[in-house]
Amino acid sequence: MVVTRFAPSPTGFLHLGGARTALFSWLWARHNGGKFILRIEDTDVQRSTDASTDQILDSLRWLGIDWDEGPYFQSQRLPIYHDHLRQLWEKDAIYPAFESKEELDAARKEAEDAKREYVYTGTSRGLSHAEAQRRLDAGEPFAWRFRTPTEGFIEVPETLRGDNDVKFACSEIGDFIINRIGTWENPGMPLYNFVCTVDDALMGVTHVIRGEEHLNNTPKQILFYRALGFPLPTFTHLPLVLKNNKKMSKRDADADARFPVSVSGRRDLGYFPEATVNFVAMLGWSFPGDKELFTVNELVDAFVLDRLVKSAANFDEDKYLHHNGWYMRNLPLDTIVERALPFIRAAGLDVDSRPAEWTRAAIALVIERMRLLAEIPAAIEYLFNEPTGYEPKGVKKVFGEEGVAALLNEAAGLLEGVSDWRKEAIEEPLRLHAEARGIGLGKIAQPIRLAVTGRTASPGLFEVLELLGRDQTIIRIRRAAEAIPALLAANPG
RNA sequence: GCGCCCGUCGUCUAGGCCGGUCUAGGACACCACCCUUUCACGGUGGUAACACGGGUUCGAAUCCCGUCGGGCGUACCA
Repeated sequence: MVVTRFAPSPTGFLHLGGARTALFSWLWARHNGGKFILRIEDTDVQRSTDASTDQILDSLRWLGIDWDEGPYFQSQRLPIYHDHLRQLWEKDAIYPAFESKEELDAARKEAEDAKREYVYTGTSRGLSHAEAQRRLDAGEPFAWRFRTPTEGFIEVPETLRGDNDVKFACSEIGDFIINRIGTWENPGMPLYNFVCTVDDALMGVTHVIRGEEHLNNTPKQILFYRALGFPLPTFTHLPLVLKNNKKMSKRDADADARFPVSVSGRRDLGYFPEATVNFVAMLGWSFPGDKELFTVNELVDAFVLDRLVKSAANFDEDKYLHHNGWYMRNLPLDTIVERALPFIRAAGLDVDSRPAEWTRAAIALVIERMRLLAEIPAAIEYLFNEPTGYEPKGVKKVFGEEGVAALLNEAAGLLEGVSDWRKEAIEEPLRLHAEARGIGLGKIAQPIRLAVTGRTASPGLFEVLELLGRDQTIIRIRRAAEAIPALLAANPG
């Protein structure tokens, strides 16, 4: 059975790159009818928070990514790790290093200054097992290190890069550290490479799918797999998600309010989970042919690891927006209405005093012009409130036409005579009037549009008027006609 | 610096393993036109790419080498 996992560290929100990693792991499990595990990598107690865990879980649920097991918390699995560490010590695969942090920092700095790569060269490796154990028993602080072979290479079998193309020299890996400093009685918290390996192995993970930034960690993990006698999973390293050619990182925070890097930030702007999943899946994965719009179920069907791309992908905001706009137009209207309501209320529009059918029609009217839910309130605002002003460029261009005020009053008079207030019945007299005067419909429609909405652009005018109601329509038209001389005086030429 | 990864239109990508069918296809963005009461949607068309240099070959985007460029890593973070 295929078993995958997503293993975030709870040190912030779930960002879009992480969401993609989670999605691909989840898709692979679902595609194969396998199991998807959620594991929280909270061994760094300094940085981990419960709030972060909650937010990550929330974001995953919002995206529709569910898990079959977990969430497991590594901070609760310490005995397991220490047990395996003791096994490794008995086999002498690891050894305790007694150097202090200060000594190590100095050694690293020295290597840096000499422009060499830092590799641990402490003397603890040479201690006899018995001698080391004596110091352990005496309570000396130490950290475990891996007894890495001094020569040879570690090959990293990799889905996208081949079985033996990626390899690391042991001499450059060195005797890396396994856990934070501690004592025999009070062992220090183990570090990422170790807990990750132990958990993946113990949880039966068959496919490790993670970001490419972990490629360098993999040889160390392979060393653990071997020492512990665990079979190797299949490793797949996803190309990075870039933003402006830099790795998209949660450490960048949501710097630009329009383009949050967090999943929750996108949700709050009115991006859809459907669009997010679809768009993010196209970053580094493709389907043969030209298909780019996928439902989650289609993704589950189509997703295979060998269609993954090797090169990093830049996050294109325009395309994301476009996808979102597509879902805006193609998701069921009731879904959109339901999701739009909170945004409309938050904008202070009194939507709840309106009939549900009216609201539905109002939203339907603007939907194909919208790309984000957050854009909706501004797009329907004039249906609730009279315009507080008129677009300056419209005042100049539309209200500036000869005889517009008179035309508006004529239109108002015509509309007063419309008994059946439906868009067809509204359109007819206006269209006839335009013909009679020998002018295009636009010559009448544009001034009315500006008078009624305050803007030069809106959905179909007659639909807008229908929703607005006859009284409001006529009041606004007459009011505008009256205001035109003053408006033009204030905005000459 | 060192290690690792990557390199097709501005961006996401197809094609590359199995060289000719690629005068390099699609999508987003952009431009023009059509539709039209405005905006948008939709439709049609257009601009635009195989990083560079060698090699192998009758023939290379596709295979090999080098160069250059970009990214990631280089923690008692994950």
